[in-house]
Amino acid sequence: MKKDKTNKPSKELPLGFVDRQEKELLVRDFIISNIKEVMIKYGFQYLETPSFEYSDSIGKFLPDKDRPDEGIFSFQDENKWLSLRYDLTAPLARYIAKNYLEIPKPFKRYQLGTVWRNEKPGPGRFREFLQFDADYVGTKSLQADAELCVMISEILEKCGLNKSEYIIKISSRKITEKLFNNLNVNDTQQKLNALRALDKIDRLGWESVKQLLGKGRKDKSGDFTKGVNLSSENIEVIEKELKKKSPNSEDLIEILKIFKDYNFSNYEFDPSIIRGLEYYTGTIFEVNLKFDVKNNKGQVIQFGSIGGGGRYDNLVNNFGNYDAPATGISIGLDRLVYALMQKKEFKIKQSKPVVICVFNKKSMKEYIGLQIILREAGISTEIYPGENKLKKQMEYANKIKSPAVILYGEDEIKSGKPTLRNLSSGKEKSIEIKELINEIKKII
RNA sequence: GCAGCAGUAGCUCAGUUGGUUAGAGCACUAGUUUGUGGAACUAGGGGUCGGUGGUUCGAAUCCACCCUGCUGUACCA
Repeated sequence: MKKDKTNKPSKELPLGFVDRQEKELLVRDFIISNIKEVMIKYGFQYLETPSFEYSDSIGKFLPDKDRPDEGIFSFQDENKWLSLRYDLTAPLARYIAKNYLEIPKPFKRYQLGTVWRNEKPGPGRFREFLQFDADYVGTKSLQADAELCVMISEILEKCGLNKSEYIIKISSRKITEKLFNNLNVNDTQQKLNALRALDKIDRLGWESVKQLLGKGRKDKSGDFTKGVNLSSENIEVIEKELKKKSPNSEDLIEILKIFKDYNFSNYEFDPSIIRGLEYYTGTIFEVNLKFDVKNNKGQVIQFGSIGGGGRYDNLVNNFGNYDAPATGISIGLDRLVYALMQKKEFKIKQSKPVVICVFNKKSMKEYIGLQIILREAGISTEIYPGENKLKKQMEYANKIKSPAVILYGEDEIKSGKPTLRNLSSGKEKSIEIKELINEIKKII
């Protein structure tokens, strides 16, 4: 099969990149078609921006100075740095800033696009993946924030999830902001680290997070993570505040009221959700799946959220003088596909071709004639690509999961009655060409 | 990045205290059936045992470093 390995190109993929096969892509297409349907219903415009942007458009202008250029794929082109986009929000901010005068205000757009991140891949997390974004730009109305949650929930349910299988968690940055002010935690770095620690409550639980807020924590593998060094009194106050079951911040009270008007209840106020982004200014939400996700060895893995978002009122402003408050949501589609494929048996209809077997090249005209008739009737059909013996042709048809095979040899051609073999039952029938379409439709 | 575990055929794995030409199942190829797939039987191809260096008469097996994968953790715009 393979002999000389020297100087052969590598068949391996770069770290964090994967081939995606039909089974997965069909589920993805199914999700995408649901997304588009809902987006049209909600009145969002479809937008596409390029994969590459100037690095400073998506990097340096971010207010998140904590990570300047790390984690993105970049290269230099004629003295300018270009980067592959790492999300769809930064390019949107750039787009708004560039086209501000022409676009309607507020501007509602959705986008589907591949994004790239130069970081360590994890279960269901790759360095190249498809993201879905929907954003409202140019409005401070909390109706927008609320509607995004309702909308994403509608998408998930269209995809086959029921209310017990997912939850939208919602909170506001204003809660933690106020909390830290009251506690006199003003050091930006300390605040940021504290937020990051709090973001892990879901995964690690309160005890571990309290360790992180205090002196630090050792994980299961024995690795030690440095703590934030808050006093135990402050940690108690934080825990008490973030365990509250109902919000006391005005923006959330309003949003919850809107939820009620929408008759939307599959959410949960959870002051412990943080979302890593430094650019969020108000509402934050997260989409979580409530069932176990397993890897290919059957182990339950820490899957985390499949997406989230929130209000970022200052991002567009970074590009110039336009004041464009915004709110948006992002979903990692490949992660959703990964989870969904385990949860539901997706019976996605993809009709495999009926195979017309080749007995003799001289009869090609007859085979093609049949093929045209069937294809015109909308039946996926192919003439066996090659001239192998019938056995090979049958094996091929079986392998590609073809529903049926048509045998149209010399005898059949003479009598004008091809033989139709049903590949799941193994039964054969000799039928008139005009009956062929109906018979095949019965099988498919 | 840090930590733990792992890497033997396309896949899943076995390989005893270092010892001849490294094995199995599935998959693949050919045949039993030159007009019949999914079952069975027969035969066959395919491995520098993740890589490099070292210890040794001898390494898949021991040591070092590196690479890759998994899991946790960190970061995640």
